[in-house]
Amino acid sequence: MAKEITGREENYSQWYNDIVKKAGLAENSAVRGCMVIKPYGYAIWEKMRDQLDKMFKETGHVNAYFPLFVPKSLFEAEEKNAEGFAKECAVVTHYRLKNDPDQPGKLMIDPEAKLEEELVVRPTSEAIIWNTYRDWIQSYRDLPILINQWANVVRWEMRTRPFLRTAEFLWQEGHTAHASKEEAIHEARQMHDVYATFAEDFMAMPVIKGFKTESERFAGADDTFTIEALMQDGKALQAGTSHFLGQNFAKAFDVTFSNDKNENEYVWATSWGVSTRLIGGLIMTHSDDEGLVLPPKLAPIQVVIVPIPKPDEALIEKAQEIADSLKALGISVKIDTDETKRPGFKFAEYEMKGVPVRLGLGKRDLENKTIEVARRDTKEKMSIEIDNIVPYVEQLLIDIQTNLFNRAKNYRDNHITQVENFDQFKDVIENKGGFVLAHWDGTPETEDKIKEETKATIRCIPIDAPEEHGVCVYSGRPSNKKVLFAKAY
RNA sequence: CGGGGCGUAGCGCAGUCCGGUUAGCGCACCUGGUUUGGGACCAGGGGGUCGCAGGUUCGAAUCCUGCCGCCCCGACCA
Repeated sequence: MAKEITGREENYSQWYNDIVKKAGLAENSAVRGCMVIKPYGYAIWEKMRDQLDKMFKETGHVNAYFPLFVPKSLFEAEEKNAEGFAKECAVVTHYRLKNDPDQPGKLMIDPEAKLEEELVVRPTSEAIIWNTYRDWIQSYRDLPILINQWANVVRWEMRTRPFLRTAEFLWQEGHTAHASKEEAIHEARQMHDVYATFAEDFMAMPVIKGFKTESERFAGADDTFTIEALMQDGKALQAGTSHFLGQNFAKAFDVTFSNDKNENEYVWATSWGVSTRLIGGLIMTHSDDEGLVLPPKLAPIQVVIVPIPKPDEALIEKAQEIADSLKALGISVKIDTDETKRPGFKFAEYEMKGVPVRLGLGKRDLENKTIEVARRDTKEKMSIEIDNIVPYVEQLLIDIQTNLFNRAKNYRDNHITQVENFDQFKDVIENKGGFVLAHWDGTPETEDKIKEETKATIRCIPIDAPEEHGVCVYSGRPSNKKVLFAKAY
């Protein structure tokens, strides 16, 4: 029994915090709103990062690194972008401290060391990057530029939650430059697809692909593509966005190129990002009241072998043999050789940490030539012939990955509700939760009103939303497609 | 920034209203022993400027004043 995790029914928010803490993913730090990502949590991020990085490279991108600081004058160049982020910027104003003459042992900001120009700690890097691209781009032959960076950014949010919203977070941001609008849109959509594939195939987290409405769009974008996932409490999570930036940044930073007719044109841009927020999504998609549940493809430890009742030479030897065979197939295995903890404790511990497969190997097993297999997703246990264990586990990991996706997708699909009027709308948002598909008249005013009255926002206009004539659930005005609403993180 | 709550051992808390021996409990930790197929048990032990600074008092974790920090709920947001 997981005696330390708050149940989801009892307090979902507390459940989430308990998992983050008890599974050893992260903890609060001395800095308001900033978390310490612990080794196990960071290992998950590394798995995500490695896979995404591979996918970016397969689509022709390269990595680079730009500065953490953005001079205020550059930051404010693209007005909408600046305005959108202004309220949450950390700003560096001085570059030196000195001893405080009034308080021995204390430091104070040295007023002599005020910066000529304040530096904004990047909340996103379009400004510094496009200021750089101006110097890199002269001709259409310099295009496209397909760069990604792995970085930290800072957004001084008022309320923070581990992984879901922290003042500093880790992410990747792709920033591409193109000679044509079509090519830039194609790029933005391609990365949108990459994110969806990553979410579904690796995180086993089903997502809905769509466009953001104007009011939900990235500040400075002409179009924002999003992937939206559904969490177990019925709230939506924006899991990744890809933006078509038009020529907004090229105009703000005067980035032009000569086309093949020797005419000067502004460069077309995209940017796209996913962050450590994905870990929050991963937790809330699969985990249960016993702890974290990880999809095998992202689990730092895929298989743990627990010697029962405690490690001895014969058990370790057999465990090592199995581990070696599994490792040869690219499966990550840990043998728990800790002699100070009993098996029951270890079982609970690995369940808490979401290890997909646990093998219990005891003396009785050695005699019977069997081994106990426990899968984390269903909590089933079975006894398997030890000679067949390697192919069995190999297949089981695939099955668990599939099962997690199907389970999440079932839940998600059962929580997409089509409604025809506002009473239904409110009822579903209030009582059932999840996504609501409803007609919308296309105006920001209606969007605002609905948000005010229900807390639900338009998560996206689904990319595959069929044309169907109807009337807006709120205003009664005509609409030609249904859009996706939900309360969101 | 509004509304609530809280700072006492690494963690979680009691004690504070109504001041008074040596500040206590659970978990964790250390030592020894017995255990061991789902979070073992017994015995012993170590660990505290009671958030900080003043004040009242013979005496302050407890009362007063000021400050600092954190958490939760809202507005803002990936």
